[in-house]
Parts: sequence; structure tokens; C-alpha cells
Amino acid sequence: MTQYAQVIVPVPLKQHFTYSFNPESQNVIPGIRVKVPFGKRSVTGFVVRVSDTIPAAGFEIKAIDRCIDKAPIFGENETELALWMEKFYLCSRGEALSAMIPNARRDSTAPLMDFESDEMNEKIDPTDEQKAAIEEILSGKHKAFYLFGITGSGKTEVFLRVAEKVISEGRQVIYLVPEITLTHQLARTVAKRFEGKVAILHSAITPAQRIKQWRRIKSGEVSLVIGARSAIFAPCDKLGLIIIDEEHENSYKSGSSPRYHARQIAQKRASMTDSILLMGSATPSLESYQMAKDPDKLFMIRLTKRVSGGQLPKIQVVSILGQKGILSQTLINEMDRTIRNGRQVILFMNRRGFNYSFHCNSCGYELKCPHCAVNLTYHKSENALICHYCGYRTAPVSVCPECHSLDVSYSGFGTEKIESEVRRVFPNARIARLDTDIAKDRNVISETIDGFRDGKYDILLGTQMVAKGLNFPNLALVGIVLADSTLNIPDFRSAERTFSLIVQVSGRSGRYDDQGKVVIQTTRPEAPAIAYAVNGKVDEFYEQELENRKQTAFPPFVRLIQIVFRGKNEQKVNEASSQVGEVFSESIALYRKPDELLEMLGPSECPVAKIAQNYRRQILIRGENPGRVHTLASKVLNSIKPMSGVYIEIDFDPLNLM
DNA sequence: AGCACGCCGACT
DNA sequence: GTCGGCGTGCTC
Repeated sequence: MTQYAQVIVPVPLKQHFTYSFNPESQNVIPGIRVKVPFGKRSVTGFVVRVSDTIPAAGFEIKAIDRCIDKAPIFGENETELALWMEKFYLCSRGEALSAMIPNARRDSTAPLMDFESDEMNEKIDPTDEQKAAIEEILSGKHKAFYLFGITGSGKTEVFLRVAEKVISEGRQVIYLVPEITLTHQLARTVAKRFEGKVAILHSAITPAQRIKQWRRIKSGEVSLVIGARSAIFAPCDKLGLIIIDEEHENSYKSGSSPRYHARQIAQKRASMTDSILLMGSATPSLESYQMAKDPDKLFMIRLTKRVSGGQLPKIQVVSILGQKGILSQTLINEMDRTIRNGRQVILFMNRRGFNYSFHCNSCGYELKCPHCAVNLTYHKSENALICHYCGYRTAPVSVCPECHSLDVSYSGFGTEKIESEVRRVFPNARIARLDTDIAKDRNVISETIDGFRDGKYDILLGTQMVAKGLNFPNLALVGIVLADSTLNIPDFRSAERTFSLIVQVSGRSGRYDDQGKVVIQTTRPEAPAIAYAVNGKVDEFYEQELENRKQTAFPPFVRLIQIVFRGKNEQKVNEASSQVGEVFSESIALYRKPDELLEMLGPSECPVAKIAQNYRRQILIRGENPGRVHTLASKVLNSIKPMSGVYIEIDFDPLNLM
């Protein structure tokens, strides 16, 4: 007696496949993984249904090779979530399930480092501020909370106390941290505190270990799951609390299809399970900040005092307008003083940035797109200034439109130049450099970081990767070599990122005493992202940046969808994007309500127009009503027939348009 | 997404 | 004459 199983395979096809099996010898039940022949290969599929009726087949039915699991590793809840993801992110069910369930599929492995985390000390009595926060969260008056607290204000302790309470009521907790923060320290603290009831979904664990943890979670043996992005899918049947630490972190957004954001999944799961959602950061994303304007949606709790009572470091801004050389005298003096005191220095640089944007060396003016409020980017090959968002283009100018100076340029300086300059100025200093180019090798990263902590170097030159979650007791000076480089990236989030970077980086300096200093070099000291960060005017920055976004119609005031067309044949990519663009134009004309903001930008070349021999064009859809933008996009994208040789990638709420 | 089949260019 | 490029089509 043969039975049949509906199997979802991990391919971008919006359909299931039917396989036969012998119930006598194969225990095929919904929720398990199976090995099945698929075309000429063998793949891991997910069983979603089992029946004994023969499907009306117009195809050959193959047999299941073998069962991978004895007991289901996903159930009703997970299937429901997968269905939701399929609709929400317009991906296939196979892709949704593959993202949710740990299998052999590539799992981005981040460097394994011996980081320390914020506030990782032993259990200490909470401060009054912390107590009030804990009470508020547990009061049951709201469902979603945001812990908006300065660095060192003890957010972790609040998270852990709330978790303890929820666990004591017999419910489970998911604790999300950015990849890089999942350190031995924090893991150890958590493991100790919730002994025997913790699953740590470390990035470095093997797929087999991961599945083992998965089963422990599913069985209810585990009370608290701590892990990076994908831990949001942990199969907790008694979920009661989801914590998202450092909510503003970009690593919560998946870089491949389905491009989900852990925050969105968390919101969905929290509402599905009636759980508390608890997020926290010193620099919330604008999305969250805006959402908290409505306390019924997101209730914001502020932590304003440092637990240890220490001072935040002094921040000094140095204008390097018109200055020659990379290091200002101020920064050199501070570095010199710090090193002579036996303390350490970190210099931050940014690889990306204003290398190819128009820049006036006299007044710091940056040429912007008249429609999008982002900097225009100079394309040397076409000798044109191009807007990466809407495709607007204009001829390069040789005179500053603002101050009419002729001292303008389209180039900046790179990391190598900075390093050689630092070596020239400090010939006797011990200098280490760490950026993504150098640090392909994990060992190099941890050796460099350990070495710096152990005092083997005086100066560490690093990119963003050094900014997060690191604590160096002897660090007394942080220099941001050129804050403009993040600020001038042609992306609507560049101000937000710059602000966040400065605040986060400042928190690194002098953590264990009051000697910390920060020096920021910039040609635009008056830029809000810099000026407000320096003065600690956090809310003022957010308010003015929100106003900006409102004016220019960018998130969080609109929903944005990016549709990328890529393929080796430029002609075909162009045709496909134009074709889909036309469908969108027509649909928008029909669907759009009077006075409603709902529009298409493009099709235009992607900011990086060619990657790995693939030509890339993009369409952006934006609208003030998120639901309607989504409906429109899914209608259009489901109606178009696939064009051979052109691949379409859909990104809902892209983090950057680069 | 893979993977194979299949039809046109420069090479032992 | 073959090796190999990637365009096209299929996967229960």
C-alpha cells in the first residue's frame, strides 16, 4: 500500500512536489525532513502533508529516499509562519522554510571572537531606573517595549530579569543579539544564569549541533534561546518573550532571499503567540523611534544613567576643511598624549564613501539629486553625475554651485594612505590594521584584537568591524578619521548610520574610567548627524531626521520595495526591467487613489551597475500606505512571466539601496 | 536554484 | 575534426 507526501523543496518554485513512500518501512509524517531525488540530484525536502490518494499525475512520481528525522522538527506554528513569509516577502515556501529551519544550507559564519559585551558583570541589584523598567514591562499594560538607554545604562540586566520572570511562568524566551555580540562572555553569563535551560545558537556551531539544539528547543527542554538573526525562528511552542538587543543593527536583516528582517518576524511571532516584544539600543532605528510615537504600538522606556556612574567620553569635533594631510594637529596631539600616557588609540576609517562623489574643498558642499536628497555619484566611465535612486543625471561640474570655488574634486583618500600617514607621523608607535580586506582570516582578526587588548599595539586602525561590542580597558582615545565618509554615502540612511556610529563608537572610549576622549574629523562639523551626536542631543537628531525623511518621502514614512533585475545579457536585463516597469506604471495609474503617494522610481541602473559579469537594473516602488504598496507589488510581480536569463530579486524595506 | 541538453567558436 | 561557451527548459 503506497502513500503520498507533499514535499517542499528548497528551490524558488512556488509549488510543492508529490513523492511516494511505503508506510510499512518509512515513517513519513508532516514536519520531518526527507531526502528526495529532484531532477538529477538529491535534495532535502520538507514534508507538509501525507495522504493515500494518488495525485492526478501528469508526471512521474518518484519515491522518497529516506527520512532524515524521526520526529517532526517543525509543526503548525512554523508552517503558519512560513506561509506568512511566503506572502510577505514574495518568496517560495521552500525558501521560507529553508530560512527558518537549520539544514545543510549555507549559514553565514561570522568570526568567532573573544568579545566582551556590555554590562556583563555578575548579578547585581538593579538601579531604580532598571527596577522601574522591569516593572513596567511586566505590568502587562503593553505588548511591545523599547529600552532606549545610553551605553552602559544596564539594558542587559533588564533583559535578563524580565526573561527570568517569563521563564518562571513556564514560558520560553528568544534573545536575539547581533552576530558579533554573541560572545563567550555574554553566552557564559546567560548560560550560568539559566543553567541547563539554555540553547546557544552560536554562528560557529555545526549544522548537526544546530539541529540537536533545535530538537531540545522543540521538546520544551530549553527555556531561553540566545542567538543571532536566524534564532528568531527557534521552535518555541510556549514562547512568551522576544528580546532584540541592539535593535538598530543591520545584521538583523537577511542578505539573501527571503530578505527578512528579524524585527518583522519578531513582531509577527509575538502577535501570533501573544508574547512580549522587548527591543533595546542606545541608537534606535528610525523605524522603531517613529513607531514609539504611538505607545500602544511600541512603549518606550528610557534609561538615562550609567550603572557604574561613569562619565560618557568627551567628544571633540575638528573641522578639516581645507586642511592638507589626513591627521589634524588636534588629533595628532591627542594621539601623542594618549600613547605617552601608556594608553591606547583606535582610529576609525571607512573604506566606502565619498571617493567618487562631487566635493567642494572650500565649503564642503556635496552635489545632491534634486529629487532624492542624496548625493550624486560621479561615474567616470560615462563622465556624468548620476542619482542612484531615480536615475537622474547631469554633467559634471567644475565649479562649486554654492561658493563658486574652483577647488573641487571627485576623489578622496583610501585606507592605505591613512595607514602610511599614521606610520609617518608616529614612526615609533606599534600599529595594527584591521579591515575586511585584511581580515579574511578569522585567526588574524582574533589575534589582532587579542593583541591589542593585551597591549601589543598602541594604535589600531580599523573599519566598522571594530566598532561593535568591543571593550578595551586601556583604550582612551577614539578617532574618527573622516566622519564624512559615512555621511556622504548616497543612501537615505547615511545620516542615521553616521549618528549611530558616532554614538556607538564613543561608548567604546574610556569605559572603565572617566578619561575617555573622542575626536571626530570632518569637513562638515555642522551636519546634524555629527553636531547632534557630539552634543548628546539624541532626540533632536531623531526629530530632525524624521522630518527629513518625511520631506523626501523615505522610510519610515513610506514603504519601499526594491526590485533588482540581473543577468549576463545587458539587453535582456534592460528589456525585462522596462517591461516590468511599464506594468508597474499602468498598475499604479489604475490602483492609486487620488492624492495618495504611490509611485515608481526607475527603472534605472543599480548603484553598482555590474557585479560579477551580471548587469543590474532596479525599480523602486514607494507609497505611504504599506499594505497597498505590498498588494500592488505582489499583484504585479505574480502576474509577470519569468524571462529567461534575467533574475529578479525583491527586497521589501531594503536597508540600503547600494 | 541546480543541472543537463544543445547548438555555435578557437584549439590539441 | 573536438572542447567548451552559456542560452533554454525542467524538476514530483
